[in-house]
Amino acid sequence: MAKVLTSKEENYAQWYNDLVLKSGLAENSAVRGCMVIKPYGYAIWEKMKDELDRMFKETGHENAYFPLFIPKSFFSREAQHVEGFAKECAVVTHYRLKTDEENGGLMVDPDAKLEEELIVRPTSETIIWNTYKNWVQSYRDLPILINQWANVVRWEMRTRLFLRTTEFLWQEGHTAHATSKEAEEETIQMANIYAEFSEKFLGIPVVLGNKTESEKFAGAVETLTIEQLMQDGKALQGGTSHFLGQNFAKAFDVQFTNKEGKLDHVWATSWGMTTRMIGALIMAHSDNNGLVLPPMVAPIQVVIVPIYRGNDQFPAIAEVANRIKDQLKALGISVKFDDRDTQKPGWKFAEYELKGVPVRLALGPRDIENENVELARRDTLEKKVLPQEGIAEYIKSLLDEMQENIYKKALDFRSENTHRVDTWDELLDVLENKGGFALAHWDGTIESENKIKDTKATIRCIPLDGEEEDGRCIVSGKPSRKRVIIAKAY
RNA sequence: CGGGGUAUGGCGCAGCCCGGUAGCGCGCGUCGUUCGGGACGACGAGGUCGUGGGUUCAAAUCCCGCUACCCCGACCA
Repeated sequence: MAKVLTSKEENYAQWYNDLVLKSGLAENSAVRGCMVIKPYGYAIWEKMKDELDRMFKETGHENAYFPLFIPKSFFSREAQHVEGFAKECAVVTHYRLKTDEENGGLMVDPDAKLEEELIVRPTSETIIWNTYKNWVQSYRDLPILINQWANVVRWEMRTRLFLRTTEFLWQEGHTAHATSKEAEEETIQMANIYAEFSEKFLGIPVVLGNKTESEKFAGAVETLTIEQLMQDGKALQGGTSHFLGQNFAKAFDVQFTNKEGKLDHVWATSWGMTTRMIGALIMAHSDNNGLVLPPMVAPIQVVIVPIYRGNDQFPAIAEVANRIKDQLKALGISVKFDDRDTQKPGWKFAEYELKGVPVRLALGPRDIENENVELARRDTLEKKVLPQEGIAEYIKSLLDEMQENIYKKALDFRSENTHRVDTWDELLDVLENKGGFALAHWDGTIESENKIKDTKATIRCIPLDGEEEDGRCIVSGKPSRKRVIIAKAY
């Protein structure tokens, strides 16, 4: 097969980039750091979006939409928050252009300067809490359980398709509660939803845990994260859920009268997941032939490729293909019959492998004669010839099996690449030679954490389900009760 | 913002040192043969060589300026 991708072994970053471009997910645009998400990439996003949206609604959330622009003054209300985002904001200063009489073309009209600059949202806590202020008077107005699907802009120094773009798509949930306990439960519930979504839907195992003080969201009391391991041994933060305490309620003066008739500030959470998950999907499962998509996220689950010479062979093949297609559709499976005569079968095989279509059926004169069909599965690249009879039911259970197999493979990979380390030298050995997650004891101090950061790796999280044990911090030697995950990250 | 690099048909590149007819692969179009793992042949279309200036009889090539993009660091979902 002609080589269109750089291999993972040769250059992982290049492989990733080639794959995104060649499989038609996205490409760079004329705007620095901003990508064009192409139809195939967007179809994957829509699948993710539909599933998450369903999960949110099932847990009582509603969608709403807040403005793209946020007045600059809103940002300075919460001290931690402004510090976290100030360095990466796009700012609107004018509202009009005019013809440039001297140099031709257009210029910003200096007379159209805004009284107060508008920030293109990097996240919406501020505008939302400014709005919630008007919505909440009594405990009877709570909780507010809202999610928004939106684009946000963060002016990052360096960008990479899906993994870090200046503009990206995401959902952000913002909830308001009467009690701390309720808000904390919401924080955990949403983190669990992300974990379940990642594992069951995307087939990517996660470690759910707390961020350290220095890594948590700007303005949060506590940040929960799901950490995923990519095939090159680097970690990726897959989604975060924040307990915001009363920080934003205080900053935006959101108070309510509780059951006891006393005035109190509202308790808050926020949580988000982004188009970055498409990058995670690629880096968790794909191979040197292209994408490997878990069936649940695949826009096309089955493709049927006809093989024939001369137009007289085609009608009989098309008839069988359409019959199988209808049977699959009846079982809720998305299927495409690629009857284009402009591309050859070999070309199509390679193309659908590149696009990660889970199951490929080939139908040729031989199969028509024997009432068979050739089936190839993307995850293992196995091919076999099967009877046409009952093929749809076979594929339905095969798709389930593949979903499970892809997850299992990623889980095994993570197990093989998770190392318990008890000394500083062991940590360095993992970071420099092995990659993956290092499980190590840490004393909980910022000093030790900074020492770890000098290695370019960071504490990814303090796992929620980590077992209690006696240990000593690998930096300071002080006692510790729990291991944390240390890894280099995207 | 510090360090390095690149800019030539749609894409990837060569040509530049040593100035003199702009070339290759892929892709694209037409026709024919093909079609069970990215087919082959013939013919054809497509580039004011990033941009502004300078040197020269002559500049993709030499000199000066500018711009954009890419890679490596600091920042980050």
